[in-house]
Amino acid sequence: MSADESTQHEGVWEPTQLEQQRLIKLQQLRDEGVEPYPLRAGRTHTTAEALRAFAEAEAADGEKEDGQEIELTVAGRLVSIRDMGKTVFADVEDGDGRIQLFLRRAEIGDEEHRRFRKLLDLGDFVQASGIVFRTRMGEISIRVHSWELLSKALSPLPVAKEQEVDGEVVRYSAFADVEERFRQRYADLAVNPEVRDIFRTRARLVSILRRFLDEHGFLEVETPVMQPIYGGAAARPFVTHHNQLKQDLYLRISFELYLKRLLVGGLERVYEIGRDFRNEGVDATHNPEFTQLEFYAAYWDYHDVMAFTEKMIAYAAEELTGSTTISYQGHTIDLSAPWQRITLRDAIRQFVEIDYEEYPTAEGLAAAIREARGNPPAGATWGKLVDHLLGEYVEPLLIQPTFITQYPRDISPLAKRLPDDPRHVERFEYFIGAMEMGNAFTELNDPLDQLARFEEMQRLYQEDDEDAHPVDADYLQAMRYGMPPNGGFGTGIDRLAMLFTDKTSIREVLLFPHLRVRNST
RNA sequence: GGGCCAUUAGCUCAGUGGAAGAGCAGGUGACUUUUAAUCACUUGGUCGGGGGUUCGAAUCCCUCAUGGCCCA
Repeated sequence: MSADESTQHEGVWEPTQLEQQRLIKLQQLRDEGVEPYPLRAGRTHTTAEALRAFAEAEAADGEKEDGQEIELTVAGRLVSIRDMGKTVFADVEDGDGRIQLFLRRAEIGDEEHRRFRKLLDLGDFVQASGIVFRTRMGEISIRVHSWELLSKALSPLPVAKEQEVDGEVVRYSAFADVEERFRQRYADLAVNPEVRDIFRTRARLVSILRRFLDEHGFLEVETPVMQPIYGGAAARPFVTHHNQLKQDLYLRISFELYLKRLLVGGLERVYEIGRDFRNEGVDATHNPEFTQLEFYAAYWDYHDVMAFTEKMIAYAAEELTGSTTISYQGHTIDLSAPWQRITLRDAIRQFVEIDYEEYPTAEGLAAAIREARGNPPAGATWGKLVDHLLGEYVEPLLIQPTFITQYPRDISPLAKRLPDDPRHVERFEYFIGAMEMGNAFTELNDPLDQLARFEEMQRLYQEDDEDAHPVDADYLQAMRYGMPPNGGFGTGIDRLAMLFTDKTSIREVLLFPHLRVRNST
């Protein structure tokens, strides 16, 4: 490497001592005519297929010593090398699992034997051809007669050593630094197999939900991520700008207003699975971008949505785990329908011993909270105080799946009022494992009432720009054409993924969670 | 936004005012089927950055950065 080339790496890569050693090996491989990054591989079997093929052949051959020989080629990452001298044992891992390679000097030749021992490192991708057999220790392995380097790893992976003891995998020095795991998720995935399983589970969850909705007559749609007016939730948006149109655009905070426009257009059941963006704090259950599932069904009310929700989540559990009973943070949670239903007012009366109906003003309710429990958030509206009581004192107790129903109108501008109680709307949120999982209403379809609510919200949040709801005139136009009565639903895919993978941090179920940019000073 | 805690070798960590360490990984060698292989020798450090106290700081103080947990 010339001096000029090395200066080009400045700030990008300054090889550590370990990396320099690997660079030397790389050069040596090239000097010996070995291409460290060949164009093509020649895998015939995954490791799992190799093990299965051998087990089947063994069963077919019975006790015969000279059964049929299975010749194959596997490929994967070198994750363990045990060098015994004339014999080398090495484990290769691929997407399916791992298998042991057995390399003897007498069988692969002096040169290849030396090359394997001296020029390969943990983390390199290799392929190996040979015959499957069982070692003296009883492990199904490949008696290698030839091997090839597929990709030289220049940086050492943060190695996690492991050992199987009585069927349990015991890990040693696993790559555990939370920040580094997320900053270098590729390394995390490479060395921590259970992390790969989290994302397989997440992908299956999404696929199962999609199938469930498809099978119930829902049409999957895609609506704008960049919106001229944001809405459908109380949250601050991210703002971007279209240069040519000289127009500010908002990244959506929900899909709601677009999906309901589709009901006006005659699409009776629609759903969308996609990314929402909220310009708010980052913590264990909040990431600035997160995945949401929303659906809307014409002629349903929130009772229909509740029945559908408990059926859908129980189905997802059954399909994912084979059971509607799951374990989350030490709790056994039964997701089978029907779930408990309790009104918000009753829940707060029961768990906080405050009947918020007795305190119709923000000042009065705040005083009652102060007397019963402690400090409520300063300057909160009445609706926000009710929300505070729910989040603070009720939510932590809702381990088993629970529908909390009938929310104050103040904090629900898109839901229909209860027929006999204009202060409350037909809305529910559902909770599992002490997490708020989703939100649903009998959707407001009266365009004049909707306009009044928008204006009411603007008055309520006049002094609080952060949660201001802009009036969406086009949405109101859509409603004026006539919107069928409908029930709508939104749920956080990330939180469902947390539930089904037994994680308490949203970052564990996001491949690349939001992290602060690291300051390199 | 506040409180507490953390940041030491590639990884996991010990070291709490007096000579920077261990295991694994890496290097050299030994070893005829091992499996955290083993054995011998060995390389590797801006102790997160900056400032201060002190004869002397990884250690005490201030500050900044990043992260974790809790609270708002």
